[in-house]
Parts: sequence; C-alpha cells; structure tokens
Amino acid sequence: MVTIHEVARAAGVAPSTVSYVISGKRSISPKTKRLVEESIRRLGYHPHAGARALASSRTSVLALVVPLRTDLNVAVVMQFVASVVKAARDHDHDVLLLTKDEGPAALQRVASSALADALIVMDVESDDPRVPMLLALDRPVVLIGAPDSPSGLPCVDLDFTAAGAVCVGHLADLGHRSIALVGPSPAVYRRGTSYAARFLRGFTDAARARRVKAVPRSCQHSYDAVSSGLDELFARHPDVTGLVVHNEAVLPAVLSDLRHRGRRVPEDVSVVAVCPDSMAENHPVALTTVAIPAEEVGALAVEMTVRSLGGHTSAETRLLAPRLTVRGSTTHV
Amino acid sequence: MVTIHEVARAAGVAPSTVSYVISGKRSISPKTKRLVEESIRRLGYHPHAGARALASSRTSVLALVVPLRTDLNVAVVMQFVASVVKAARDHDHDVLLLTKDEGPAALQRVASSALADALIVMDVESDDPRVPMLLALDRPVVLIGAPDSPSGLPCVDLDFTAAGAVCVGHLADLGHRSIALVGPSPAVYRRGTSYAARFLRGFTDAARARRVKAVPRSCQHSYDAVSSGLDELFARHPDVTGLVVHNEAVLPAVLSDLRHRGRRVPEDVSVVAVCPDSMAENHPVALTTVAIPAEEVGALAVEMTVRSLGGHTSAETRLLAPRLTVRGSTTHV
DNA sequence: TTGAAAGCGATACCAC
DNA sequence: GTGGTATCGCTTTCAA
Repeated sequence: MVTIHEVARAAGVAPSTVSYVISGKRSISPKTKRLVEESIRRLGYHPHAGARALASSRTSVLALVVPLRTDLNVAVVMQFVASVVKAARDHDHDVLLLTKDEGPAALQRVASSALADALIVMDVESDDPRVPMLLALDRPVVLIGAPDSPSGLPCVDLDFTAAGAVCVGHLADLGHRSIALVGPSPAVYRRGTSYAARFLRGFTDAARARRVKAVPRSCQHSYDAVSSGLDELFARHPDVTGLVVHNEAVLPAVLSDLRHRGRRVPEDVSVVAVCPDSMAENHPVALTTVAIPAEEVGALAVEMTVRSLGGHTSAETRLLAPRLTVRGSTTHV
Repeated sequence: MVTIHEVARAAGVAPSTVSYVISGKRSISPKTKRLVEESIRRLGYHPHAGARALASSRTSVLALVVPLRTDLNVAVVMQFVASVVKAARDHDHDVLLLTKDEGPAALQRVASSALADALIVMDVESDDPRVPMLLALDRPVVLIGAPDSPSGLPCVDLDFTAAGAVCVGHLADLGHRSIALVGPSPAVYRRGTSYAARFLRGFTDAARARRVKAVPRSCQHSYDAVSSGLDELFARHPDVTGLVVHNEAVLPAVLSDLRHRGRRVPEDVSVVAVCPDSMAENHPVALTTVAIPAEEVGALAVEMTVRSLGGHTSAETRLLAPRLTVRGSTTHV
C-alpha cells in the first residue's frame, strides 16, 4: 500500500505537506505542489479511506436508504438511485446502499459506526417511525418524500398533492366529469406511503373543487388485478371517461386491457400517467404525463445533504412543482 | 461518540478484552463476556468503521458496480442489486454502489483507498476492458456475467447460451419451424454485452442443430421501434410462429402489438420470455419463461466474494442451468 | 483468561 | 511556506 509517507519521501517533503497539497487547506509554493502531485501520480497514491475517516471524522460517504421491494415502482426507484449516485460523485462522495427492510437499527448502526457522513432516506411514510430516530442521529439527514410531520428534517420531493390536482385539472378542463384514479397497490396505501397519500388527497380535493366525480382505486400489479379492477370500475361507474394512472408498473396492463374491452385511448377514455417522462413514449399511444422528476429530486437531495455537511443548517422542505406534458392520450369529451 | 475505551471502563475490563469479546478471537470467561456485552448494549456502542478498517485492513464493505443505464433492463438490474445487498448483509457486509460509467478509474480508486474489501462487477462485456485492471487489483473480484476470457476471474451468471438453446428447444418441440428472437437493444449488442452475445449464440446454434429457421433481431425500447420491428419481421418472414423475447422492457409492447395486428398468443404465435419469474403473470397471457435467477446469482456472487475474502482462492466460473416454466403463452403449431 | 501498548495512515495543530 | 508530532479508535502481539 502506498502511504502518505512514501509520497512525502519521494517528493522530499513532510507528510503534512502532502496532506495540505491534497486538501488545499493552506497555500503551497508552486514548486512543491508540482513535486508532490508528480509523486502522487507516479506512485498511484490514494489516501486510505479509513485513516482519513479516523483523523478527520469525515468519510465522504452518503448512505442511501431505498425500498427494494417489488410492489413499488422499481424503474422509478432505480432512477432515483442513479441520480443520487451521480450527484454524490459530482460532490466527491460515494454512496452506501441500505435497504429499508433492514429497519431503523441499520440507520443507527451506519450513523454510529461512522460508515457514512449523512443519510438520504427514500420511501418515507406519512407517519414514519424512523423520523424520531433520524432526528436523534447526530448526522445530517435528508428525506426523499414528505412525512406529515418532518419535525425539522429537510425533505425533497415532487409536490404530489399539486400533481394530483394538475391531473384532475387537465381532465376537467377537457370536459371530463367523472375521473378515476388507478393508484399504487393496496399495500402501499396501507403502510401510509407518503407520496401515495398526498397524491390521493390532491386528486380528491381538486375533484371536489372542480365539481367532478372522483373514483379512487388502488391496484395490484398482476394483469388479473388490473383487469378485474377495471371491470368493477366501469361496471359501477360507467360514466368514467378520464383515467389518472399513478402506478407505472401497471401502465402497460391498463392500456392493453382498455383496448381489449374496446375503449379507445383517447377517443373513449383519456389517460394521464404519473411517471418519468422517459416512459411516456413506450406505449401504443404517447402518454400525457405529469413527470416524476427523479433526476432533479435526487440531485437536489444530494445538494442539500452536502450543504448540511458544510455546516449550513437549513431544514427546508422543497416540493417541486408538477409539470404536465400533453401528448396523445388525452382529449376533450 | 462511544469508544471502546468507555465500554471497557464501564465493564471494568481492558479495551483489548472488549475487542476480543466482539470478534470472538479468543476465549473469554462467561462473566466478563456478559459484563462487556451488557455495557455495549447499554452504551449503544458501535465500533468506528474507519478505525477498524485502519487497524485490521478490513472494511466489511463490498463494492458493487452496476450499469445504471436506461437501455437496460432496469427491473432486472434492480433485482440483482437487491439480492446482493441482502446477501451482503447476511454476511455482515455493507454495499458501496458504483456505476459503470465512472469507468475503470473508479474501481482503482475504491480498491486502492481501501473503501471496500472486494468488488462485484455487473454488466460484463465479452471483451471487457476492465478485466486486466481488475486482475491487477490486489482485491477479490467476482463478475456477474462472463467475458470471453475471464483470465482467472470468478464469474457467476445464468448460462445464457443454454438458455437460448432451451427456448429454441421448447418451441421446436412444439413443432415450430421458424423462430424469431426479439433481443436487447442494438446498443447492448454493439458494446458486446456478454449475456446478449451468449444468448444469441445459444439461440442460433440450437436452431441450426434442430434444423429450424432462426431470425434474430435487436430491439429498442420505444413502442414504435417494437411495432416497426415486428412489421419488418413478419413481412420478411411470414412463416414465423415462435417468438423468443430476451428483453423484458419491451415485453408489454410486443404482446400489445401482436394483439393489435391480430396475432393471438399462443394460438397464432407462441412466445417464450426470458425474464424473472415474478414478471410472468403481469401480462394478459401468463408467459412461458426461462427465468433469470437474479436472486440466486446475486447471493452466489456474494458468497464467492466472501469466501475469497476468507482466503479461499477458487477462480471458478459458475453458470446456472436455465429453468423453463411452461405457462400459457406457448403451444404446438 | 486478561492487560498493556505498539501500530494502522491519515489530519491538523503548534512551531519555526 | 514548511515540518514535526499528537491524535483519531481500533486490532493484535507480547507479556503476565
């Protein structure tokens, strides 16, 4: 292993000087700087992460807690992960991956053992049991999502309440008077996943405000569930002409089943999907969407985290405004 | 921060004793063991990861290199990641997430700075430029995938060559004489992604052996690409009655488009999908599949890695035998 | 069965 | 602008 001492000896300077060249925390003469950097490159020196962490109390690692379940939108989760990792690297940090189902103890462990400097937590629930524990941690935490009481924890997310309203608004503007929501799976609602609850609220409230009928439904991922769900939906509410799908996993199934039952999109049913823009074109009809800005959210979360690490302590909640893109799946009644 | 010294003082023993209680590397009297464990729990002690790494040259962290692109099977990648993380935790390790597009330098960095003890590398290419560098690393490496010349690096993967053959075999057994392959995107083939190449070879070779016609195609993810791809396919090869889809992302589009053009599954076209079993039921027709055993592969990769860390140096390549499950999407001609 | 103390490889303070 | 060195918290050898 190449150590800072070897680099120092090779460059004819003291170890501390090498350290300062690397960190830039004090001014160095151009000559020694050159000398040191040369030696570093020649020897292929990389500072020992553990030693560094021990001496500086900084690991340059962010812990990311993700839900690795299959009843969730895997593709979307992946986008979040990708953008967090990318943003982290842009800020010279690495990412340690934790899964939600290791429970709160894992967060404790990672924080207390100084495996990471800060935590980014996804898949937050409305009344998330992890919040109190996260507050007790002596490390910066940023939530992707928004519990009912963040209690001072900074949050980043799409404004799902507004998103629900935008979907309803768009369809109502087109003259639809009866709008159904195909939401996430029952399990997601059951455990009070924050984004699902917020979207539902936005959806329902906007419908009331616009005086249109709202028919909210949860939906499991299997084709049969989708199919029988739509059976029930149209049987009970034959007047439904607008569909908001907040569940990317079932999008193909919903579209396929609609066609199967002879309902054309958008002539007979208008469909608004809530999903990443990149998924809008992978369907028979280009979908009108409210985008899930995974990229921005991830980048923002990392930025806020890094800022916290810099000592800035702004516990703001940032809910990104929804963006509607009209494509081919919606039309007036 | 709670240190080993404080635990030691609380328990009335020496720090080294605490260390030994934790590691179990020497026998401890039941009494002191109890005492120490008690203090550990009471104080909420977690060993400092950096200090530990520094003293022991062990981080208990595995680096996982994943392709976070969107032209790949995101859902499948996610399954791999999930199973690796789970298996790693089962072996008392954490996972550091690296993306492929940071390039080979990132692997160097992580290895040399002792951020991780070992590397697990996904999305291996047939002639992967990272192989020589991985060999030069002084750390255990396990590949998920199989380059043409592993050069001694241990590999784990589904036997995609055999999988291609199984798909053809099943359809040929049912009497299909002309079989098309809907493969990954052109980009995946272009960069020589190992599994794509191996599957294609298995597919083609088996077709030749069985004297059936093979029509291999790559396929981009957009609906239009799928649709025009099938246009071309059926125009040029109207005799095709068997379809092998090795591209989960386009599965819904393929099925939807088949129905659209009036080809019923399985009456007119038999479809075999290569995808995780969990995706078989999310379609109008339950799909006959050759499973991608992400779970097993991930777990196996971790096991091999941990074994390597234990000093066992078996550079074997383990290709898991494909498993065909017949469901509703295939039938005899 | 236990304790004392020498490192591990950086950082950052104190001198000059 | 540079060097010496105490320090971080743990592991492990040596000694008892």
